[in-house]
Amino acid sequence: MTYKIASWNVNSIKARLDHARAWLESESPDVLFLQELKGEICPDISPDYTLNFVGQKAYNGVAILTKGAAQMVLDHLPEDDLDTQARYLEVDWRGVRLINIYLPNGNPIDTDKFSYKIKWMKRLLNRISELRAGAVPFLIGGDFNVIPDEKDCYDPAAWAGDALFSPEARGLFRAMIHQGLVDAYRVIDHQAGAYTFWDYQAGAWPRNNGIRIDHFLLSPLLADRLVTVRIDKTPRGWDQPSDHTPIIIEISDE
DNA sequence: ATGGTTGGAAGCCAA
Repeated sequence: MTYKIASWNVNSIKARLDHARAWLESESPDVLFLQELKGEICPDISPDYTLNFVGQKAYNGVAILTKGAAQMVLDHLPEDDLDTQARYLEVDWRGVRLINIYLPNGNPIDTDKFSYKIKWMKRLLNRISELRAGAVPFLIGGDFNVIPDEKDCYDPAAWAGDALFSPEARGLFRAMIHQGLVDAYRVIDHQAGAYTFWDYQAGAWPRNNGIRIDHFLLSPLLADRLVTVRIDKTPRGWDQPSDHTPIIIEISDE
């Protein structure tokens, strides 16, 4: 038996409610992470799932849908009590710590948005360090807003100077790997040209001008249990789609 | 292509 765990930035759950429901119906994952809810409340998406979420007006917002109960652990990233952006959710589910993130975009690079991104990533690293010191297997999934490598974007030169491809953000992503976490997609599939996001503008989708910024990072115990990983490009081709598409992993249930 | 598109808000901002 395996657990199927998916992540999808829906760019407004209100605008994408039908898509979310249709995709849940067809894929029936055990867990679904959603990002960019863009509202204070999250509508009831499916009676088959337990819903945990943290939201705010207009921006951000993350949800974790689970088959069966999940226990809320944290609804914000520790260290900054003044940070009110809804970007982090941590729950326990069937012996696994599930962490859903919507990591700050950070553009433009010469503003406080970028420094906020970098500080947020350092706080996440500290949280990873705490979790690594513990015994609970954990995974971090979501929209990282980081292009890890040149092969994760269609044209590296076009992304030079962008916060998603900045040396600082890529370095901090590597620091997570150095803490022992495994980029699930790179374990199974080493091909270039596999993306999770295509801009709405300039025909990025039909030209496949995408980037891989939605990830699952697995703690060592979970990395050993990884069975498959794939990106489902189908929903990006639907009418009035999100600019992101789901990434799905399967892990053995022990 | 110093453009282009989308969503939520409110008469622009974030992505």
